[in-house]
Amino acid sequence: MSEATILIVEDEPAIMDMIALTLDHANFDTIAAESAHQAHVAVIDQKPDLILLDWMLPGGSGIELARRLKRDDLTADIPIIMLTAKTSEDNKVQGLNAGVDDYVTKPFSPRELVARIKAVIRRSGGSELDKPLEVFDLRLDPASHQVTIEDQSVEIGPTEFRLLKFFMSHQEKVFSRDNIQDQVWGANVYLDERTIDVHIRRLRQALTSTENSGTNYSKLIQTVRGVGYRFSVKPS
Amino acid sequence: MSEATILIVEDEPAIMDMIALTLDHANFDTIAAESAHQAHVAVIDQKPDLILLDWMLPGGSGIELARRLKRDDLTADIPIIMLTAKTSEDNKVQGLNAGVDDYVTKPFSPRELVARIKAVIRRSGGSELDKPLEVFDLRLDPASHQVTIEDQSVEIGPTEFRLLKFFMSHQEKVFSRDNIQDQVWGANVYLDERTIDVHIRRLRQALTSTENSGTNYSKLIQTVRGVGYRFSVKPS
DNA sequence: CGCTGCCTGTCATGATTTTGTCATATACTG
DNA sequence: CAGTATATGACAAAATCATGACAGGCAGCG
Repeated sequence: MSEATILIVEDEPAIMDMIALTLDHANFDTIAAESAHQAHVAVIDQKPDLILLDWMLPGGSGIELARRLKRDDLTADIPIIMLTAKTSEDNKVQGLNAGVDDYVTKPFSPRELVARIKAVIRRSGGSELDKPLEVFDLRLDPASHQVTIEDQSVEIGPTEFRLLKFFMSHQEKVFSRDNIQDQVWGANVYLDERTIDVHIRRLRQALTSTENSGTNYSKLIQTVRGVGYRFSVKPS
Repeated sequence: MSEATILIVEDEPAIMDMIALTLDHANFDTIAAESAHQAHVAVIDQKPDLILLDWMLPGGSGIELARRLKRDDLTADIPIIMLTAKTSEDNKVQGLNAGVDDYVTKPFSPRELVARIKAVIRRSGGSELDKPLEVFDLRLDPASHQVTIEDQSVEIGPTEFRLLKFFMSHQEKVFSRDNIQDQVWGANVYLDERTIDVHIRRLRQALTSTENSGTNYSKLIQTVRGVGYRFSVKPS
């Protein structure tokens, strides 16, 4: 299995090829994008684990893209490594403000690139993504792939697990069914809209099932009429 | 309300009909164009939200049109989906270079087409206009799609939500009923004028309903006799 | 292989909410 | 006080959602 999927955003074909080859050799999957726009599409479509972003994109939109991605909840936790020709401190400051995770200055050795990528992935992926999510006594642990309420294990299917995980890591925000579909099932999967409803129901059912004392956790999943669903701690 | 307006550029009547029917069924408005020229006119005239463009147009290529639209600032951010018979990678590369947003290769299922359209629209519309709006202790948060008064959630229907959002982002200004209709319901929707009154009432009711201390937020929505309504912080 | 049980996506149906319109009451203007 | 303009309550149609049932896919197992 590949280590991870890396999106490379680079307009210069020669450099692109070089990087792609390097990463390929290091057992990463790569996606290529030549412009900020293409990159944005690829991010949403394929959810790379990391983005290698050239600072100097035509139209100067590299930093713009980074900022946009970091501002959006759905893409904020994808680490970004900037490729830059300049060593100027100015750039670094600007970049860090945009939420970039690391820098590689050209020219760089393949070895350095791979090392930095691994480091960033270790840093972000290792700690963040597998951290257990908790809301009151509801607990979802990605590592053990288990959901518990008051330490009582909850029966839950794979899809409902992913759904709950998505909700718990994006609380207090509405999502349209289309959105949920993209995030939980993946893009280019075509589902009937009502199917989402059914899975919501199954999830609610699972959260209710445990004969727990008092609190009904299914209330955390609120339906927003005409829009979609929301996971919220506040009572509606 | 329709999801969005789609311009279909396709010279084959049979395919055109099929697509139009499909989109119609999915609650999109459609505009038809049989040639690149017609299409260009339609784009400027009616500002569609998305363009479905056939690769193979008689006498002039669809790709030419795509390139032209993407080059012009005024039309550059209208997403384009190409319809193509070939699966060849060549085309995709050429298309992406022209700034096309996605591809659908014939033959395609109606469901796939709709899904891709929605995906593209979602992607492009993702600009951050989602900052919460606040007036005193009245708060409207587009992200969570919630209205609160003193942190107490307010029961409010979808239309009243849109109405309030409109008012809160256009304070201290009178709007005629026609204006409000265009902004909240969308143009080319016919409503009885009195219907606006009813929704205003419902909104006021919602803002009053919470048994809150003192301030009555329904007073923010003021009637301007003979003209329309105004959202104003200043007491009238 | 064939059987069994679980997971999934889809459908049909009934419940609930939302919405546009009317008819009537009330408020404002000159 | 007459003449409009707006507010309000009621209502039926339409939109949207929850739910139960069901069939195909798939893995595990005898």
